[in-house]
Amino acid sequence: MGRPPCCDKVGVKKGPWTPEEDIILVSYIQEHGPGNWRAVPSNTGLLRCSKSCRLRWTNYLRPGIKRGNFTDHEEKMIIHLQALLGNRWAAIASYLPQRTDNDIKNYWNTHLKKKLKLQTGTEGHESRDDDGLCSSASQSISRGQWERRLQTDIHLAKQALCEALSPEKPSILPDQLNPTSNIGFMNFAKSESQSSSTTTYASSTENIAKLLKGWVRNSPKSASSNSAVTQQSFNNNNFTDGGGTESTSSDETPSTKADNKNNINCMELPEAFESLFGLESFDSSNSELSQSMSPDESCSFFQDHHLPDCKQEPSTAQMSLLEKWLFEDQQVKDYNLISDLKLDENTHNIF
DNA sequence: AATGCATGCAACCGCGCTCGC
DNA sequence: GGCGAGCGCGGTTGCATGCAT
Repeated sequence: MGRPPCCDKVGVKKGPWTPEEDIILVSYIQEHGPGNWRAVPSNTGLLRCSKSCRLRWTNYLRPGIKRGNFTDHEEKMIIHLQALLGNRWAAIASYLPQRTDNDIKNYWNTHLKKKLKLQTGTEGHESRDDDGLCSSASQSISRGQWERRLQTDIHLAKQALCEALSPEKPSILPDQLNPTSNIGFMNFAKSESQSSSTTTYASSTENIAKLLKGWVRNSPKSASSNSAVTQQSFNNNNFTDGGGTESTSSDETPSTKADNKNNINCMELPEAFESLFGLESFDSSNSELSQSMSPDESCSFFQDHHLPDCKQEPSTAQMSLLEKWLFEDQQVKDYNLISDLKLDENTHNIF
């Protein structure tokens, strides 16, 4: 026989994660690093399957995730990367290291699909949505037209990337695209929350951070005692917040989904991961994270996020890909579609 | 104010690939 | 080489929330 049996399906808990479960999982990963997911439920006592633990970590708990609204540039990148790569969300996410594939997928399905539908009508992009890049047999547009559109898309994507990477553009936060910079998704969430819709993602993560902070400060016993306690502190802190008067973001209002879901308290921000991950601040860069991890850990950490080459310094790898893509464009002009596709194949090798 | 509908997100499910025995 | 478990990914679903009536 091969490996020991997977986690039992019997008695496996499903549904939303509780703050207590999050704490247990994060604490465990802090200690052991991500990976070996099969051992996580048994070692932590979590009544979750390994898959669920991995998903929770990669999509929600891991540091460096930027939550909240997608910027225009991210949006453009997603649109054009989707045009290039199809529904390979993990591959697309590798260009947006602060976003999870699930996040991007959700955003695509909920926002961009509709947006593109409105902009382009029901054909074109839409058929690509469902079938990916190459299965366009049923498309009404000719291949030539399609290629021309793709060229335009690529050009626009590169333009967007150029703008995004340009340091002179004050409107673009450097850490929105530069994985080497401070992640600062808390700050991002704050700034983003000023725009129209709320950022329940950010809210959730922030609050988990807060909860974790409380967890670290208090004994695990007290923190995990019961949900009534967390609810109590949640309420208390919301009152002290003055009903969201100066709460750092609009998403800290008690009405947000995640808050309700997780009953997470609103203790002050965010050194939770600081203590958990040994970081100076949770806004610290990925490199700091790497420092706090062993090389293997950080490698697996970034491997976990589908970066093309974990042997490289991950952020460097990311930037070099983008830069390469951009810089080549300056030499190879727009007509050179094939080289772009080749570059994509070479650099990603994801399929 | 109450109800129903639409939306968005977190999580689950199933499949395919990889790896260990 | 075959078998089975682990892992990763994409698709889908369930549910909470927001909005319109």
